Amino acid sequence: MTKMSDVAKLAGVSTATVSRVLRNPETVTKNTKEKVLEAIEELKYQPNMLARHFRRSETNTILVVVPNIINTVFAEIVGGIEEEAAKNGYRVLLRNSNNEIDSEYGSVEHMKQRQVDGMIMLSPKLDEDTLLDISEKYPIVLATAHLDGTKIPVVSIDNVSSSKKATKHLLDLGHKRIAHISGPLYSLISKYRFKGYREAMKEKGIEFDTNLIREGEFTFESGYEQTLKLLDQKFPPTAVFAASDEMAMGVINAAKHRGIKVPEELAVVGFDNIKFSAIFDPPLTTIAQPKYGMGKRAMEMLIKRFNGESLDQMEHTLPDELIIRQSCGAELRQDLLHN
Amino acid sequence: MTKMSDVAKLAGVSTATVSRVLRNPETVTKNTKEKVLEAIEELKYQPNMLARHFRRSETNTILVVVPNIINTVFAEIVGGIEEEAAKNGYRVLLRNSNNEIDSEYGSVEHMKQRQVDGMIMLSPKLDEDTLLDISEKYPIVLATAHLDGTKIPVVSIDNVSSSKKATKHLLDLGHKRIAHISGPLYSLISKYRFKGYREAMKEKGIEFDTNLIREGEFTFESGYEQTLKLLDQKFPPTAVFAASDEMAMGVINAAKHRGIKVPEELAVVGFDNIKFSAIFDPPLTTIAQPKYGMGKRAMEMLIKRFNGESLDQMEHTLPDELIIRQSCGAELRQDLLHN
DNA sequence: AACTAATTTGTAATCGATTACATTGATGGA
DNA sequence: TCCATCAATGTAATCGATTACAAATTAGTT
Repeated sequence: MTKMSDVAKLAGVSTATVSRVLRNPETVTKNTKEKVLEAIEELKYQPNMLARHFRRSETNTILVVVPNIINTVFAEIVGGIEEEAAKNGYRVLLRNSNNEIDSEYGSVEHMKQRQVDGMIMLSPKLDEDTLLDISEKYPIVLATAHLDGTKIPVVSIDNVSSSKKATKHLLDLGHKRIAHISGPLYSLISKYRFKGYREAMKEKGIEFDTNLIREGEFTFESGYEQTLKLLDQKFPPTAVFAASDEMAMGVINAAKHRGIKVPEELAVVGFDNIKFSAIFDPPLTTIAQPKYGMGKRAMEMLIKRFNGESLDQMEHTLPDELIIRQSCGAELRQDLLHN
Repeated sequence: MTKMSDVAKLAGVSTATVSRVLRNPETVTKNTKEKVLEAIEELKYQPNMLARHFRRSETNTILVVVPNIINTVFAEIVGGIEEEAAKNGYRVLLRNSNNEIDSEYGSVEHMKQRQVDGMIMLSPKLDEDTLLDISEKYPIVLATAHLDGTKIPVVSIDNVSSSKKATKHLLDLGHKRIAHISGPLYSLISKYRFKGYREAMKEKGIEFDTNLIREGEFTFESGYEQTLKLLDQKFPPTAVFAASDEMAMGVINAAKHRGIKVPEELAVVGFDNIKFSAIFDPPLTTIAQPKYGMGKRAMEMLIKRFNGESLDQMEHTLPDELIIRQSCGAELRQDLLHN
């Protein structure tokens, strides 16, 4: 491995000058710069990054902590992060937390040891105080998390208003007995989506009915099981708003299993707009999160923190969109929608 | 940041001894070891990893190059890699190549500069000679690639025999006009899956019909479009074997679009067994790749290379499995299968 | 006890790029 | 011409852990 001193010798300058050519070219004469660049070319010199990282104690690497990379929502966000990171010369270290809080702590330690320059956590399980504490000392950005009026940089959609919108859509279609299958309620996201549902129902003057509420785990299986329970009740719902597309698929398959037609006999709305939602039968009506864009934005914010720029806002709320497809039965009720 | 010399001073020993306690505890007296550990505890000392990496010129990091992390197949493999890596103290750097060959070159450069200890490439686009060249000098493992009798460590299923099995399954169900929608044919995987199809057809004595062959891109959309073309022919197929589940979903939706019933009028078999295949309507009959296991195995092999252990075999062929669900219509033809 | 061999610990060089500070040289004004 | 100022370059310390080698200590043998 040729090193900087080899280049310096060949070019007839000091290592300091070589280093300057590489990092602050404007402080070097055009003439010497050329000599050095020629030497670099000739020797095919490439700087030893480990030495550089050590000396400058920075790594050009960020850590992304994901509950589970197999989940398409997270995979897409990671895709956005990766693209933006690569564009700016950063590398992405990936860590599956498996939803274990200890693993999240481990990742934080990793950053404290300065093995990475900063980190992005998706749907963290750590409590707000801990996160705030970390955020004060280290560059961290959260995504898919929602913390009211916090000092921690967060990228998210507005989970309350979006699920309110989804629920209202079902209300507009004439439904009154709308069930909600939430995510696990220890998660803030789940709570906010639940809240949006309740607000929409309340505004329409429909009394809250606990029989129509079920806690799922964002998974297909949980959506399936909870739906069977909902359908087995004396007064089953005519519509279901599920807090994730995967669960919505579970809802639909459970209905099919019971011989109930979607959307004719049961309208379904999901959340996330994952890729397979459009392919599913019937295609899912859902709230689209700009997953790729969220990843990109999170990385942009992190870079701003690296550069010491102040973040004009801490909460970056990206736009969501209600995508109307067939699972909600809107096509059957054009009359109701346009009044 | 407290450093090793601080610990040494407090414990009344030299930094060399502290270093030994950390890395070769067996060469140090029980007594001094305790002193040092106490000092470490007291100062809450954590070694500076950047310094260590620099000095030892190793990083405990591996690079995983993925064509696209959003693809569930790759995401699952990465999941397996990550788990095994974490278990062995390695970190995973993720890079999307976006299927661009230049990006793959860039990743190789990254390894050559020793910024990572080794790398795993999923479905590489680089040609075999280049890969062989790299493999001779650096620790690299390929996954989801298939190179006949090569010296490069590879983890894969047997794509030929598995698609032969899939095709035979359709033949056993009585089909003769079986179409194949392949992946892009520049990819070796696609070629092998195509080969398996041809072999099965040939063994059954069915003449090869180019009208039943279509080249797709592994995507839903390509499966959909190619199916429409297949169905528009004078003698459309009665069955389709698609080289990926996503394409198989495209096949089914295209059939539905044309009012053709699956599996009654068109039997479909896919490949990969992605998560959503089981949820799809009808659930896909498909070849299951042990995606998680492939990632795990790839990482195990890489670690063996790090440790200088010789790899007993270069090609690790993991078992695949034909998962029979509804899309192939096997249920309708129990009589044929069990004769 | 005397000596060798083996074990434990210490000293100091080392990895290679960066950068504070020193030096040299050039430019310009009086 | 002489001195002050500024730009360009060089010298050498530095980052912190590791490790080759040296020194010191202990154990083992006769």
